Amino acid sequence: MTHDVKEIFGSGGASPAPPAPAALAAKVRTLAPSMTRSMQRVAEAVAADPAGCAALTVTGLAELTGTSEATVVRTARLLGYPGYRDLRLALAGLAAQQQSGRAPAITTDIAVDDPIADVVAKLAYDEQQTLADTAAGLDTVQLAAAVTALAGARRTDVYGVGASGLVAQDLTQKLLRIGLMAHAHSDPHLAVTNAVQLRSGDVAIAITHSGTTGDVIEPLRVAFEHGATTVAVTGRPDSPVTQYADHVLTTSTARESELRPAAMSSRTGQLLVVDCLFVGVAQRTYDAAAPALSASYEALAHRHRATRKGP
Amino acid sequence: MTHDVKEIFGSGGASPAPPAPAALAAKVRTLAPSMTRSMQRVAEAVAADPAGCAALTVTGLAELTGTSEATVVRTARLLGYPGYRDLRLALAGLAAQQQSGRAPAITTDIAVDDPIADVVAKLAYDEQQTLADTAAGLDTVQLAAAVTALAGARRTDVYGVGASGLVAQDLTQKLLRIGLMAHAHSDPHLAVTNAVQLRSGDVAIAITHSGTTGDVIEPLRVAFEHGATTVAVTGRPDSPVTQYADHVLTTSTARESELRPAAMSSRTGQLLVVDCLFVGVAQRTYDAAAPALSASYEALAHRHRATRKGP
DNA sequence: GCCCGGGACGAAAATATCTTTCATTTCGTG
DNA sequence: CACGAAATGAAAGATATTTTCGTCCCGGGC
Repeated sequence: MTHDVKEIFGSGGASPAPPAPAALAAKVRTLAPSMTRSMQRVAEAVAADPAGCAALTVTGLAELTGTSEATVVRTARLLGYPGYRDLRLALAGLAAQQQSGRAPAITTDIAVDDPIADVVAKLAYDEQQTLADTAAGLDTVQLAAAVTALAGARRTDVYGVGASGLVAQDLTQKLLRIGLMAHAHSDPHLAVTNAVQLRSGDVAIAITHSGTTGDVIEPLRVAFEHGATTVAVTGRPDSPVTQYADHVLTTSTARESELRPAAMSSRTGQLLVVDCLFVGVAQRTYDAAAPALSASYEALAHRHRATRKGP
Repeated sequence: MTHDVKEIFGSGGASPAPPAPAALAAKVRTLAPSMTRSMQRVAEAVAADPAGCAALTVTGLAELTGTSEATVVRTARLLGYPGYRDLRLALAGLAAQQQSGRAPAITTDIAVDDPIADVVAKLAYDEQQTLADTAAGLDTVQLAAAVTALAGARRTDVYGVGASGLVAQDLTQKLLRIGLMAHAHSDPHLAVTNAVQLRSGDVAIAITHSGTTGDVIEPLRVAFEHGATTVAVTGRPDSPVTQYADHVLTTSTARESELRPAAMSSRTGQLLVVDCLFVGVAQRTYDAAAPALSASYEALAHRHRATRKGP
């Protein structure tokens, strides 16, 4: 299977993704790193005060951010809207949602001297936010396509290193439980070696938050070139890894701080995606999956002691 | 120019009434009687399908209702907005609110025939719930004690098998990053073998949702009996594992269903606890942790490709 | 029955707003 | 230090919105 040259702008097809309603804040955070300085200023202003910005015209927002109309429009496009007009509409929607109780609550970063109770609250809140954002920003078409590919795969390889390696293993464990042939690779050499074996009908999944981890991109590229269906789970939909991905599943990340770097918090969103993949596949292959799930549960029963404490 | 349509009702002032956010439907009903035929058609269309109308331009809405642009604008004015543009913004807000209001319908279990979008929503919701419950139920005194023990530990062993094994590894990875001597064990034999080495001042952490996993209880018991400080992260605060735990950290679990067994969903709460432990320790050992975090980040930099996708 | 005033209504001009184009500037690179 | 590519903004071009103004319709008085 050949793949045509990707267009310079548009980052992998602009139109198929419909604009987001409440996923805007997430989208801003997701795409901000790939934005130019001026665009970031615009995106920032928009994320900081949706209601205020919704009241502004292109010119107004351009002046507020010290940029030009063209830049504002460009930012709107990057965020997935046809133009500023539509971004503005989405902004109004977001403002209304925030108004009606679904407050985004501007939590502060975790500080060194925060009491432990605050740490718990902030972490829980951040992770909830990540889940909500990831869910809102997930492209269900891509997800469905990935599920279909998985459900019919001869075998599935999952690549991930570091924290993402654990996510890869989580996915693998789950898929194995419902009878799929899945394997997680964290050794780059072995991963590439195995990727060569893949062919059409097989699936390769790369998990990397930054989308730039060479150790993960390489096996995915090999799998891609050997005709396997490739999936990328990444926080950066325009990162290198997506070059070799038939389907891109985007995760969202919470604000990062010194005590909680992005590489660590990305896990939450990735796991949600993994769960979605798993449940999706389990649905499609229900007749086979249900008994397999029960069987693996039964097999573990004897490893557990009586429920009650004490002798 | 001297008198506009607006004077029909009291409110003699110019425009003291700010546009309505969600009160739009009510306003339409209130003002409908005082409207002309064409205006009523416009108002009706707007009230019937806010989302649809928000997507239309003046001309579009005029055509849809079989009227003219001027009439549409007049209707917008009558409803209290400066012009159609603002009505449209309010419409978008209303649509967004209605959209989000429909959300709580996801309280049911995941069914085999749920569309993929519902699966995403339900999973995200469940996991958010788990986070909230876990955070609410976490005993901060126990947590603080565990953190203190970790921060001063000579070495730390973490036990977990299956899905919990990944959580154990996650914790280990994090602790290693800030300079602690931590090791995750998923092999029960090796775990026990190593547990024998522990003594007072060391920490052993067992992670098991059911609290009945013998392979994890056993090493914790050995560690406990050798004088190590022991911590249990479990969903069952009265389960056997807590017998040998100095500190018990309780996680909450979402409703389980056939497609989403407890053993799989417990992960979310466990990871929150793990993050809390990590951040807590990082706070206590900040002077050592901060440089260590930066260092591990730098060390990985060369493993990443250039951020931009391009060829 | 016919004429007249007053408001409803829409066509089109006028204006505001958004989008595109293109020349300039900026920045990284060899 | 020059080169080229990307970023940026000014202004032209395209749309959308608002205003203007004339027509049409309705009901009442002569």
